[in-house]
Amino acid sequence: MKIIFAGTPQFAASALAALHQEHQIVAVLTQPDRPAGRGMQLAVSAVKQLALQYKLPVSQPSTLKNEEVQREIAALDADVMVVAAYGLILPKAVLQLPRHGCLNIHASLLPRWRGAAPIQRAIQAGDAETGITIMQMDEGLDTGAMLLQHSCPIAGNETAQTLHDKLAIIGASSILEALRMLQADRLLPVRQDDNEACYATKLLKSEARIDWRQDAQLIERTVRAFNPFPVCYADMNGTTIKIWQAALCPDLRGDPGKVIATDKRGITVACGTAALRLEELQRPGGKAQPAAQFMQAMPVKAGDSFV
RNA sequence: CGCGGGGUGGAGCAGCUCGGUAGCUCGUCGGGCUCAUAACCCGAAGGUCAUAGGUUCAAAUCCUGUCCCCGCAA
Repeated sequence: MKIIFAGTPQFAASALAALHQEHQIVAVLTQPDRPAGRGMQLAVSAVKQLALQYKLPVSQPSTLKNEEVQREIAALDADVMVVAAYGLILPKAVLQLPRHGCLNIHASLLPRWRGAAPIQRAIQAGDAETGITIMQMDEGLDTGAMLLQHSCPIAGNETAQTLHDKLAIIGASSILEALRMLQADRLLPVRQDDNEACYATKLLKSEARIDWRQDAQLIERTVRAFNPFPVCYADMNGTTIKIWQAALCPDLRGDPGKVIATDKRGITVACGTAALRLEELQRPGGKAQPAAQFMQAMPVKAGDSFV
């Protein structure tokens, strides 16, 4: 089929790679290059990099709302548009352009976790499983009819990175499966039950600061949900320390933020309920490292406090 | 040219301000001690101080270029 692909980060690039094997990609839409990162270098999206590698035509409009862009898309005469973590709103006029409309690859089991950060929010909430939903896009935020779902268990040590990688693979195979069914006219749209819906709001930097008064289990899940971005952190002696990995110590307690004990396995810190053993940490200018090595560079002892 | 920190035995760091013998913790290897240990004691190996120049009697240390890593901000 003739496909227009729209997406931006790595998650979308995985899907593009799969689609490229079986279908004709007539255009790739991705967000404009923006200054980002250290030195504010112009950054090229993961999707654009892959599209260039495949020598596919790339278009980077800053909006899809003007008619000129819409005419260009119409001229492609595509059968379907596949959207994955694109980051731009598709107006109704665009949703209707391709023969079969626009399909979205969403990283959750809709209607649960509509929105921007479904992978991270599922981990943070302690969900036992999540998955991929292929849906027919409509004007709402991830509200369209569901066409296909595949679930994926969330492991106890799952991070946003590991879950992202798993879902990217499932998402890629799912969209291929959905397109095959579309061609065979075997897709059955299922309406979402709005009463079951919840929203995965964007991750805020301010959420990454650890609130030691919270339940240790919630903090531990947040540490995993925010790894590798934006990464949970706390301050000690005026130094900001990132927490990359922590383990729950259900039987310990103390004043929230206070270090209960230190040993080679980690730094044990009291939380609102129970305690957390910090196992992988990073200080400014340094790399993330196991607690034992971290403490050689920055001595931490029982009685010290995190803020 | 967004701001800033850093590259020193296998790992993590100190030393640099004020040039002059390469230091600490851990690991490794050998030996000792112990019922036992992520324990302790004794000893040993292991470093072109990122890289290329410059200044100097003398550079890890001061100056300049290059490469690489990281924090903030976006």
